[in-house]
Amino acid sequence: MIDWNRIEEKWRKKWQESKDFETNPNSKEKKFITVAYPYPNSPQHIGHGRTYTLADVHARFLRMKGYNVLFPMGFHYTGTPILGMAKRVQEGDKELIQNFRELYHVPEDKIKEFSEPVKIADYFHEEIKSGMIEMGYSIDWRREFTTIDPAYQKFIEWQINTLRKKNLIIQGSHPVGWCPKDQNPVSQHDTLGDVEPDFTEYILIKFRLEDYVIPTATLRPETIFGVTNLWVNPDIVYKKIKVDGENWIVSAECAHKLEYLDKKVTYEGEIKGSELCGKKVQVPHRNDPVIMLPASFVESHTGTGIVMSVPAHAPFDYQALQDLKNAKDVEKSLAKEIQKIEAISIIETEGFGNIPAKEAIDKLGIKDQKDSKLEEATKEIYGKEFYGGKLKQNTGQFAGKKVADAKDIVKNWLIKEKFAGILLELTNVPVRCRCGAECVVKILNNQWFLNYSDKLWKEKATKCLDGMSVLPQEIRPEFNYVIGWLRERACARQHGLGTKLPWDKDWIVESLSDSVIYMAYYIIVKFVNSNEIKPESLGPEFFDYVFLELGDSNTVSEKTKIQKEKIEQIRKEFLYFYPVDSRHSGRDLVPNHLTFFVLNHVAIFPEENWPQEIVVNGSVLMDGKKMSKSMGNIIPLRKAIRDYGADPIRLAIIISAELLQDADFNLESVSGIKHKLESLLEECSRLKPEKQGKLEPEDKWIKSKLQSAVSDLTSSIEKMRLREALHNILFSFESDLQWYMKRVNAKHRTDTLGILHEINSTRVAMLSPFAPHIAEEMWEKLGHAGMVSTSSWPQASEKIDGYAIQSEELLKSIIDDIANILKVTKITPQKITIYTADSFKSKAYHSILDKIMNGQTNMGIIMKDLIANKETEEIKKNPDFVQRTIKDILSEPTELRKTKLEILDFDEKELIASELSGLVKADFDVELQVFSESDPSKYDPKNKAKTARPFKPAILIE
RNA sequence: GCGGAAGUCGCCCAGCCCGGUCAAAGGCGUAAGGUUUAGGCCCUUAUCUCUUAGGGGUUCGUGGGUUCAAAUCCCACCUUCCGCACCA
Repeated sequence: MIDWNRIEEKWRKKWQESKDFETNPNSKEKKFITVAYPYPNSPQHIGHGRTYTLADVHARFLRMKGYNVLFPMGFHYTGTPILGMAKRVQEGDKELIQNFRELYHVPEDKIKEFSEPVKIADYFHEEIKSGMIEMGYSIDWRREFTTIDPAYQKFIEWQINTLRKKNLIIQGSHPVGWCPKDQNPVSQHDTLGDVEPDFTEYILIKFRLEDYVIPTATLRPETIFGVTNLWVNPDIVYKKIKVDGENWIVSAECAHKLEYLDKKVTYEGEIKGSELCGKKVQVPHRNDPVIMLPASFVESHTGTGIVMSVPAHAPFDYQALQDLKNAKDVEKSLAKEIQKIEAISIIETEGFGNIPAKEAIDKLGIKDQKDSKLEEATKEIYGKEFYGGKLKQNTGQFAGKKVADAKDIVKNWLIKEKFAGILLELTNVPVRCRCGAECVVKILNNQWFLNYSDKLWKEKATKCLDGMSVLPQEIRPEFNYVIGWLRERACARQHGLGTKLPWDKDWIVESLSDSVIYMAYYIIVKFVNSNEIKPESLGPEFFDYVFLELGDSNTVSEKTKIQKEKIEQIRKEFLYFYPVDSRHSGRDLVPNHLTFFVLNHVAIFPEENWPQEIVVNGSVLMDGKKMSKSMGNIIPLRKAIRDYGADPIRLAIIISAELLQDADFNLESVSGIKHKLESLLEECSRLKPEKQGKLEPEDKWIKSKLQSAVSDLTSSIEKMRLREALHNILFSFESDLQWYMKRVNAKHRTDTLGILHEINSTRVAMLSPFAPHIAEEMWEKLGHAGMVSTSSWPQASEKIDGYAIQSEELLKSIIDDIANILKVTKITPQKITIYTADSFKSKAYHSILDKIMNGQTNMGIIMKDLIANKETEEIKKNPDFVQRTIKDILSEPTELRKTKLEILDFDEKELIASELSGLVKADFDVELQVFSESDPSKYDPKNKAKTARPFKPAILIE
C-alpha cells in the first residue's frame, strides 16, 4: 500500500518551495490560462473540481510544451446569495445551520460569525483555496484576490465608468419580482421554496362603461376582433379606483398590483360583480356595445378580474356562454340578450373549422366551465392558432396576417391608439418572500443597464467570436445564438456585496457585470499584494494607461504617486500576458458569463487584446444522478482527496467523459484508477536507466508505437480531448506494451530494462499534467533529476518504423488465427505448419493494394488488369484469391495500407521463421515449421499451401 | 415555442466531422482459470449469434434514400436531456 497523502504532500511542498508556478514575464512565449473564479458560499465538491482540473491539466501541458504559463485564481464575493444566507443565520434558520454543521462541518464558533456575510465568504474562500492546493492546481497564488478588495473595487469602478463613457450603460425602467414588505427585489434565493419569480406581460384592453374604464387582461390582443361580451364574477366585490386620472373598475388584487407598476392609484369605492352583469360596455375600436355577463371561472387574482370573451377561439369563453344559454335561472330580458350572442370567428387555421373552441370542447367531451380539461383545450387551440393561424377579413387592416406576427402588431396598435395598456403579472403565483409576504411585480424606473442590444456591439462580439477558438466546436453556435437574443441587462442591484456604482452610490454593480474583464486585474494584483502599489492610488488614469495606453506615464505617475518605472513595468507585464489565451468554464455559463466576457472585452480592449479561446465543459453527475443537497450525494472535494488521493480523483473526473458531456463520477472508477497508478509506480521503481543494446524487431516496433502515441496524445490534448488522451496513456498503450512483453518473454530476453525505462519515462511525462503528484514520484523512482512538471513534453520524432509495424501486425494476426482455429476445432495441437504465399501473389497483392488506394474496389476491373499483366496473369486460375485479398485490404487501417504500399521487399518467410517459433512455443507449446508455397520439398499433407495469401499465410494444425 | 445536444452489443461510454481500420475501443458488471490459508486486490481468458479451420448471420432509436460499401452522409419520424436572463 502506498500513502497517497504523504506523496502528494511531499510534492506540493516541493512545488511551493521551487515557486515554479509563480509566473513573471520572461523571454519565453506566454500562455494565459484562466478559469471562472468560485463564489464562496459553500465548500467545493467533486463537481466544482472538474473545470479547475481541466484548466490545470491545460496549464501544466502548455508549461511542459515550453510556454511561460500564467494560471491565477481569485474569489468572487459579489452577489446576493451570501447576503441571504447571513440573513437566515441571523434569523436562526435551523435547516441552514444544520447544513453548516453536518454537511460542511463548519466549526461552531465560525457558524456564530456567519450572521456577517463577509465571514461566510471568508470561511469558504479559505476552504476552497485549501482544496485547490490539495488538488495540486498549479496556481500562482501571489495573484489571489477577492472582489470586495479595495483595489478590485477601483478596477471595477474604472471598468463601469469606461463602459458608460462609451454609452453602453443606459438607464431605464425594468420589471422585477418584488417583496412589498422588505421593499426589495427578490430572486430565487430570496423566496420560500427557492422559486424564481416568473412574470408575463398581459395586454389591458380598455372597454368603456359610461365614465369608467373596464380593463380586461389578455395574452391574445389580436382576438379583440372576436369579442362578444365580457365576463365578470358576480361574487367578487370590485374596486372603483382612479388610475392616472382615469376611473377604472378592477378586482382588489389587481388594484394592489397596479400600485407597483408605476401607476398612481387612489381608491374611490366598490361595486359588486353582480351589479355589473347586464351592463353594456363600449368596445374600444369599433364603438359597439357588448354586454357584461356572469362567469364563475373568472378569478379575482388573475389579470383585472374581468375577462374579455372571445367564444370562437377561447374554450373557456365558449363554454361559459353555453352554460349561460342553458341556464334556467337567468332573468328573462338578460336571457334574451344571451341567446342572441353568436361567436365571431376571426382566425382561420388549417385543421379547424369556423369555431375552433367548440371543436376542442366537443373533442375532449367538456361539460361545463368548471371542467379542468378546458386548460388543455385552451393550450391546444392557442398553440395551433398561434403558429398556423391567419387573421380573417373581419379584422380590417390586419386581415391576412399570421397570428404569430399579428399579436405584436395589434398590441402596438392598441397601445398607440390608447385602447390598451400593459399589465405585468407573476405567472407562478403565489411567490412568497422569505419574510412571508406575497411578492408582486414592480417596475423600477431608475435601473441601470448594459445595453447589450447595441447592434455595433453585437457585431464586434461576433467578429471576436469568429476569430476565437471555441472548444468543443459544437458549442460555438450557442454563443452566436446568445449574442443574437441578448438585450439590455440590468448591471446594478440594490443590495448584496460588491462595488458601488461610481455615479450613483445607491446601486451595487451586479455580479455578472463585475466578473467580465477581471483577468486583466490578475496582472495588477501582483503589485497590490506585494504592497508595491496602494489601492487608493489606483485612479482611472492608471488603468487607462496600463490597459489602453491612454495618456502618458509622467502624468499618470504624478496623479497616482506611483513611480513612473513601476507604471511602465505594469504596462509591459500587461502587454506580455494579455490577451487571455484560454478561458475555461462550465457550460451553464455560456448564456451569461462567457458571452459577457466576450462582449465586455470587445467593448473595452483593442482587438489585439481580445480573448483567444473558450473551453467549455459539462457538469458532473454522481452515479448518474445530479448532485444535490437533498439527495445527499454531494462529496466534498477535500474529503474525497483525503480518502482517495488527489490524482485518482483528477483522473476519474477527466476519464469519465469527453469535454461537453456530463461526467458520471463514481467511486469504483476512482479505486480502479488508483490501482492502475499504483502498479505503474511499482513498475517505475523497478526500472533503471540502462544502455540499450542492438534493437530487436519488437524493440523497433514498441518504439515506433511510442512515437505514434506521443503524437496522437499531443494532438488530443491540444484539442482538449483530455479523456481520449488519458485513455491512451493509461489503457490503449497498455495493450501494445502487453504484446511487447509477450514477445520479449517468448524470447527469454533480459536486456529490455533500458527500453522499458525509456518508454515509461515518456509515459510518466505525459501523465504528469493529469496526475501531477504521482507522476513526480514515478519520475523520481525512474531516477530522473529535477521535476517532471518542469521537464519538457516528449517530442514525437518522425522515425516510425513501417517495417517493424508491418512485421508485428503479421505476427499478431497469425497468432490470432491459430487461436481462432483452435477455438473452433477444439483440437489439441501437436504440430503447426505455416506456408507463406508465392511471390507472384505478392505482386498481385501490391497491384490490388495500389488500385484500392486509388479508389478502385471493383473486383471485375481489378481482375482484368491483373490478367493483362504478365507477372500476375497466373491469378486467373484463382479468382477467389482476388476476392479475398480485396476484403483483407479493406479490413485494414488506411495507415497500415500505406505502410504496406511503401514496403515492397517484405520477407514473410524469414520473419515467421525467426520470430514466430518462440511465440508459438510459448503460447501453444508446440514446434513450428515454415515453408513457402512454392517450396517443392514442403510438407503439405492436407494441401493447404495453395490457400496462402500475402499477410495471410496458410496454417496447418495437427 | 425558440435554441442546443443526444439515442451504440447488460450498464457507463468511445467511434460519426474525414464512409471501407467496425461484431464496433475502454471501464463496470458477469463467467472461468491463475495468485492467495480464505477473501479482497491483481493477472489471464471469455462475454450478439451460429460454426470441429482462421468462416458465416444479424446488430449502432425508427423508417426511407445515396453508395460497390453506411454506426458514420442525406431526408422524415419517434424519444430523452439542457438553456431561455437580471440569478451565481
